[in-house]
Amino acid sequence: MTNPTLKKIAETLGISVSTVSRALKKHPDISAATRQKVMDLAQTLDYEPNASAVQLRTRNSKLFGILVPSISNYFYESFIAAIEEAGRKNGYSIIILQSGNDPEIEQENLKLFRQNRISGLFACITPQTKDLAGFDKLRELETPVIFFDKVPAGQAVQAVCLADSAAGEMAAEAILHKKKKKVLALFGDRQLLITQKRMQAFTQTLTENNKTINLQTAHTCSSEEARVQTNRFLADKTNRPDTIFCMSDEILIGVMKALQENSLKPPAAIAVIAISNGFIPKLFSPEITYVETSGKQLGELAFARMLQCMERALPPEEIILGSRLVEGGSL
Amino acid sequence: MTNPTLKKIAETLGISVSTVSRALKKHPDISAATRQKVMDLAQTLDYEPNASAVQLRTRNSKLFGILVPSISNYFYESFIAAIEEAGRKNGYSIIILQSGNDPEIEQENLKLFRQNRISGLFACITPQTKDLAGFDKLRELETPVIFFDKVPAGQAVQAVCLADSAAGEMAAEAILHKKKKKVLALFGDRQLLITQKRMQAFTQTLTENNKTINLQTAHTCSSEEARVQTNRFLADKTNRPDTIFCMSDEILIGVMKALQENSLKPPAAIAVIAISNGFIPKLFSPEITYVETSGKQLGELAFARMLQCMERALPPEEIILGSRLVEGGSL
DNA sequence: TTATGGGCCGCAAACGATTGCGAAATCCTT
DNA sequence: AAGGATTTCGCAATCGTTTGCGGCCCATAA
Repeated sequence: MTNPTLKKIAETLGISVSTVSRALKKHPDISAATRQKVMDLAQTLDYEPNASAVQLRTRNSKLFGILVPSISNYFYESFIAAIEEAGRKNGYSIIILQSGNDPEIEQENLKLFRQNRISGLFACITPQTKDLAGFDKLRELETPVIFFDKVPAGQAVQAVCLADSAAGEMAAEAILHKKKKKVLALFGDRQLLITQKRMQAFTQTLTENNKTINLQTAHTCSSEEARVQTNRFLADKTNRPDTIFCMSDEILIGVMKALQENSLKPPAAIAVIAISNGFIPKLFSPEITYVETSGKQLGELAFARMLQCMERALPPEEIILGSRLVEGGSL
Repeated sequence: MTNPTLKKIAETLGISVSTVSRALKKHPDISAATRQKVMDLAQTLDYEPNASAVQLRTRNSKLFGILVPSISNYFYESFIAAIEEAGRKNGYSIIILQSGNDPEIEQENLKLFRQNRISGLFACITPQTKDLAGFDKLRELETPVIFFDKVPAGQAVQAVCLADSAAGEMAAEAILHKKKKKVLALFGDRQLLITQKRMQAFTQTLTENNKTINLQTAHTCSSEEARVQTNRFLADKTNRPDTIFCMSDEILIGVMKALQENSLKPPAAIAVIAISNGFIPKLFSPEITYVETSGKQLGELAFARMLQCMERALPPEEIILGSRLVEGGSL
């Protein structure tokens, strides 16, 4: 069996293809009687237009591309889920490709996107991405590119990202508000812009406003490392922290494991606060207090921006998504 | 700017479109000189074939569809990631649509898949999906449909799923081995085949081999429900369980929250065992003992099966992915 | 010289849908 | 009744690519 086509409908009804096409989209030229006949037959044949033929003719693929390092990540997932949902409501389908943080695969993927003539791209670049030529090529073809999360530094592009500085600041303020004294702050890879921003804002806010605070910091690149570091700091009886700040979910995971190993339950035994998108913090009881960085919201923001860009060319702009404090009870 | 086409290349080179087409795919009819000229120009113009035109002509979209309830789920993520990776290596792109467990949206999505003339579909149905007509329609059009994870019960379809019975059995055996006496077993939606299988195997293995075991069961459809139920059972001082079995990650999350609320730490205070893909169990200390169900492996299996189905029609078969016990220390 | 046969390339149809334009049929107007 | 307006529909081109078939040219063989 093969898919029904306009021609098939036209032939069995003894009318022309163009009439069928117009009838199906309720063109006023077509009489109600003919339209009804056509729509009935289309219904019983389960006719679905061939998207390729439509795209070829209309030059509109109704397809969005999403490029992420990896799908297996709660943050990207929720971003993708938001785009998919908004897209579906607007008649768009989503093609997702993952780069695995490999610039070469990234290039391959960009080619695939171009082959599919996507109407727009949401892209999160790899840390090694220096050359934006592949992206520029898309933009030349009037395909809007919205960068998100990890965006090229110092380039005139459309971008939506999280309020890294504001989030760090907000977490520090929450700690100050609770009058904590000994703070252990754990950060990720110091190479990443996101780390630098969060750390700078956090430490500055914390120490500037209160000279009596004792702040210790460490960098960890994995959950396991965070666990080990936490254990190390907890073992120091003389200067044991009363609060731990986690820059990311990854770190939070390690910290929580260490706390469980030491049978320390927040908030009584020790306070915990993180920057997170909210999934991990809600796995514990009490739930961990966190400054929200919502993949879902970022997705919605990116999608709205995309629609705007498709209407008319917009000047390059980096939009920052504000964050908020979600009180969980661990602080 | 618009994308370069075969015609554009042909015109600037003063040759015909067909020659260009053949040159680009190294057809032996074309001389080396011409081929080189064409490929050079294609290179500098950054020519990428229009996938729609190709698919229209060849009737092969090189597109796979994935239908899942939600992308935001560690299990589906890893499944999707596996498919995407294997797909890319074979020249396929992936369209992902989520049903949100809503049969209506599921139908909508199937239409979108048909419009895009996908070459194959990986589908995880909603619990309420009774009518497979939408899927059958695809199969009539010679589009293989591989069901995974949640598959329609008692239908002659291609399916890959987790060793549900074996996993349930394995968990029960682990519990028996530890000589536990009072077991609380929490299962998901009883409509689902996956629930039925796991429950059947689990309860049978547990009670058949040991008459002295006290087994209580409950069905919960969300983490929150699992948390509430667990609290209820824990409150019963006279018949308090010494072991909790969680059929899924979703349930495990709720259970762990309840245990934390009651300050019960495994394995001393209470034992816990789950069926999981491994992410959630590793968040706790001690790590939760679980019977592994790997989304990645299932994805690889499904993909291999898809390739087979595309070569030649295969008789309906349900392929089962084996599982193994991962000792975490909570049992 | 005349077949024969490659080598190399172009013509044209086809895939399925959209759409400007024109034409036939019907209706209204005066 | 005749001209014009309206309704309703079909023709044909087009999007970009693929591919069967046939044609031209030159070389080799008889």
